[in-house]
Amino acid sequence: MDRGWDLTLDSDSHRLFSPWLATSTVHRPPVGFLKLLAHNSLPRAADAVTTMLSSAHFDHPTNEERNSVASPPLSAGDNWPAVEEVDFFSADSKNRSSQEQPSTAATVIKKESEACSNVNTGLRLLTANGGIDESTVEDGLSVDVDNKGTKTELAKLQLELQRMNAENQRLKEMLSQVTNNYSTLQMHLNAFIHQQQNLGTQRRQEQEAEEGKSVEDKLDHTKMVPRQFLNLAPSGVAGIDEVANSSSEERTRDGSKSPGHSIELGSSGHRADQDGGAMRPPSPDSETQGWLPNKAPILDGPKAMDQSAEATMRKARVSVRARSEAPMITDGCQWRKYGQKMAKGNPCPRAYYRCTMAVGCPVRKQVQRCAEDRSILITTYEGNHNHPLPAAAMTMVSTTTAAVSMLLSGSMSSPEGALMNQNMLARTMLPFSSSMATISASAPFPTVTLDLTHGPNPNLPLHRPQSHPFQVPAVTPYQNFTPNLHSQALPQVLSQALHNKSIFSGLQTSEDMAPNAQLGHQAHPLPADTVSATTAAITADPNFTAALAAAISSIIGGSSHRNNSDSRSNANVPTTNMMNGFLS
DNA sequence: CGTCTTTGACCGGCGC
DNA sequence: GCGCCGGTCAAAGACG
Repeated sequence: MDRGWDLTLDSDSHRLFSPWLATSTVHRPPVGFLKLLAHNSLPRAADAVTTMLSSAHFDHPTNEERNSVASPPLSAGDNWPAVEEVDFFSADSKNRSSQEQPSTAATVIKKESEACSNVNTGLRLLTANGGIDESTVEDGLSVDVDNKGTKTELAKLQLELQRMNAENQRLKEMLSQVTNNYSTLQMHLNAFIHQQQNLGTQRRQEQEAEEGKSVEDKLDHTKMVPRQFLNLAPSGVAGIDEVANSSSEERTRDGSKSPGHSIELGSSGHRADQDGGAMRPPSPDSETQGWLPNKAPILDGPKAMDQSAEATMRKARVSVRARSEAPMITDGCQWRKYGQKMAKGNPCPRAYYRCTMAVGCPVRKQVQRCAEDRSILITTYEGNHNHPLPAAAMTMVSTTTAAVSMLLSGSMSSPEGALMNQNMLARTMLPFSSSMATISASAPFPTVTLDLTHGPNPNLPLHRPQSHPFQVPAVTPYQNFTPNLHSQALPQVLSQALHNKSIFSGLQTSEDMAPNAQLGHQAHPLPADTVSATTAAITADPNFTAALAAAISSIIGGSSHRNNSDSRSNANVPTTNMMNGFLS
């Protein structure tokens, strides 16, 4: 769907910017196009957009033109771009006929989502930043008034202006509605996909159990049952490397680089170093399976693709930007420094830590001060813990699980799919501010960045009264399209956790902890206002954000190992297990 | 003496 | 092939 076009409306000059049409001034919106959108006629709307964008100036339309929905006035201009050039509507949507009968519910939802997305895009083009506001129209009208200069004409134009304002209002409402529908459909699609994946996984595990696993396997399998509820990665990546993860780490911790000394490694046959081993060339005798970028995975096609996706997700990172004078933020885990380097472009050294809470825990983190603002500490987590997380880090698991599942679910076999899901995460789990939470899908590994350096900015409406203070963010995706609501979402996330689990019992303190963050030690549900104020305060606390990041990191990494029926290894404690242990 | 930090060396990926 | 860079290793030193 993304054709690479970049089209924006400048709110000051009412100019349309695009790579191929840089400076065409839009003096008035094409009424026909608005009507087309009102009728949700996508192919016609695409043509109307073509009309609009290829006309440097929109002439005052006649009534016939305004009412002509079926045939946009495509007068032959010299500089017409080809329709294909401006057709940002997907071919799939454009060719869709009303008689088309999608074969599955998922197809229906997906197509509707795409259609809504297209309409949404078109509407936003026109309505965002005053694209069809009154001043825009007046700009266009003034020319005509000067030319004709009759009072009658002026009256007509004023009438028309009023009509257009009303139409504009109606379209804005439509935009809101379409946006809502789009978001809802996308959520439904995601839920549907997840449901299918979970069903498939469950069936597979049942099959394996029936095929006669060892008693040990079966015992572990039963432990995995509750885990299904929180499956985070696509089912296609199930059961491939949980064992390998632990064994590879044990291998390195033992100081023995020779593979195969571990039974798990030999039997699983996967070489999957979490600490970068996946990116290293194979040792001659350890290249049994396909984590290696320079070798084709020795796997079946679809599974190989899933493994590739998982290899990426394994390295998914969570980065936290927070203001702290302390050299390292306290996140509840124990770390040992194993290196320090000067990174290019930053006068501050980057420190490397690994988790020492459990033997062989593969989690690492990098700590570095921001070059631009040295009061900002950037902590980047990588990997997944093989041990229960402290409560401080685990408190957010329940609220982040659903959102991160979006990041990891869906068609991860394609980069587009991954990107889509990451965007979903950005819009659902982390919608509080585009400046506070970003998801980078850039190579080589996706990174979730929590930028909490802004703190409880009084300019941000963090304390706005909320009608649903404990709403789970994943069910309020529309906030993405209402920027003034973004700042509410983070308190909602945290409020949910507060409300459910009295989460701050395990929150650690340090010398740089915000004093008001101690409010969190209440064990009873807090009033909404108090929660908002508290959560606003603690989000600025680097300790909490670090714990949050650790939790997310754990989810992202741990999700890679879900559904593995071979649970002989105790590594990579499932998220659910951790929750059972720490959130009870 | 054990644990942790420091720091130079080493390794692999990547771009030229 | 070479150099740069990020990441890791491991010996040496510091500390309790």
